[in-house]
Amino acid sequence: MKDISEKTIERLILYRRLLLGMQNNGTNHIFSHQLAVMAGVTSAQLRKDLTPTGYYGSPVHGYDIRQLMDSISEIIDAPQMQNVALVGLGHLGRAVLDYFQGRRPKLQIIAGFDTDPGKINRVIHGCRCYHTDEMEKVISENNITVGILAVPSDDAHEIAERMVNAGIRGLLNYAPVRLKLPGDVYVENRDMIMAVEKAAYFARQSLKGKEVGIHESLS
Amino acid sequence: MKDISEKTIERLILYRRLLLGMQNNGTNHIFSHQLAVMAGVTSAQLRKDLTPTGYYGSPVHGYDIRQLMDSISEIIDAPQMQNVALVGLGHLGRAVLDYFQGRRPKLQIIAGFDTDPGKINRVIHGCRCYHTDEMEKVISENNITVGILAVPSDDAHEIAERMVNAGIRGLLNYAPVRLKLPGDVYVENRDMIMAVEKAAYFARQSLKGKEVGIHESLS
DNA sequence: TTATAGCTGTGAAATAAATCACAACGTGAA
DNA sequence: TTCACGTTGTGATTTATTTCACAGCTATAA
Repeated sequence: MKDISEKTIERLILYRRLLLGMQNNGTNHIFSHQLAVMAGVTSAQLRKDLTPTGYYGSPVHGYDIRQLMDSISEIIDAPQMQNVALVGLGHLGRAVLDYFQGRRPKLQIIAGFDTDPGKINRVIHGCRCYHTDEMEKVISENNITVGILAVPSDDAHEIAERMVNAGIRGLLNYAPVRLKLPGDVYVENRDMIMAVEKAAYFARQSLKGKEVGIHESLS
Repeated sequence: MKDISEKTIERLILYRRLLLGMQNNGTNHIFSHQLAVMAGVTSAQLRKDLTPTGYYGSPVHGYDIRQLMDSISEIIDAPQMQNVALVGLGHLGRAVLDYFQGRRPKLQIIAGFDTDPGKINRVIHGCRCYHTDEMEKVISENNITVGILAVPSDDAHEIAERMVNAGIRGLLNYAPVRLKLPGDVYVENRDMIMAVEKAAYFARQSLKGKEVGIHESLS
């Protein structure tokens, strides 16, 4: 099977969440153009994205929401539970737990790590907290392949390498640092500083567009 | 001037940070291939990205780090200070303040908003906290055009609309919600649930690649 | 039964992004 | 001085992604 692009995967994740919302509203069927509007994409793109699921909609009723969700899940979700480790239990780590934990049935943060003694041995949102010294042991014993890095920049690289050595293959990195890791490890960077800078830049572009608009309307 | 793509802007932001690190190491000059390795891109791409800065490197010494940083800053930074508002002072909002505040001279989070009385009127990392009721007033009086949304999903849409009405033109949205806002407002989504799902998916792909590799080596 | 309407899935075309590859340059060695 | 080297900036090419546009389908109405 040809592999699916990152962008398509992101959108499939989004579609599934939107579908879940519709389902909770009591809706059973939906057309591509409706879901596309919710997702902010064109209906053609949505339909193309759905191709790899193999699910076929009806020209008359559109998509059966439950079936489509299941088909998307077959691609996105692992067959069995996937375990996740979270390193760094400061504000950011806690925020990740708050937002994520319990939201996906097949995906659970089962271990958290920190060096602060006050956090160790507690259980937060069902996530047991350990000292960072135990990281390798806990990750390999629990067959954890997904990691979230929420530590200060200075520690990020060392921790990341240890995570990968222990078996992590997909890493969500919140530290504003470019990790140098083996090529077969997937890294998703969520740089918090860059995000603000980017929003600021495009805020300015938006205002600039307005000025240009004025010039144009005068000409 | 033709406008610069989002991807190029992201990389320019990254280059500048890497250059800052080099400068702090006492380095004065750098070649495109060196910076490219640090950024994880090809040297050709780096040089293309630099085109809109108008800065020319020397075939002999490469780039003067300070000059290149300044040239990038001319694009990325506003001429004057840009003010930022942060709504939601829970764990995530606090994390944003911890990571961001003080990192960029031209960009400052000057106002935070929450409904929790315990947080109001405090000053965190130089950011004064107000009740959300005062949001419109504070945003427009301080000419704030950049916003960060760190509130629970249920509140996200209402707050976002109010921010935009008050003058926000670039919005960094951490809530796992697709905002429906006027087309001239730039929205950067940093969906925390999707990020974990994506890392989990590609962790699995990485392992799958390994299996395929075994088959291949056997054939 | 037959026609109609309004979808879907998907090749073909268009657009965007990354990579290639090479002329031009300036320094240091001979 | 002249040559060779290693780098830059960029047009040309390739690859990836999005959009277009239309054949084919099925429930409904006449």
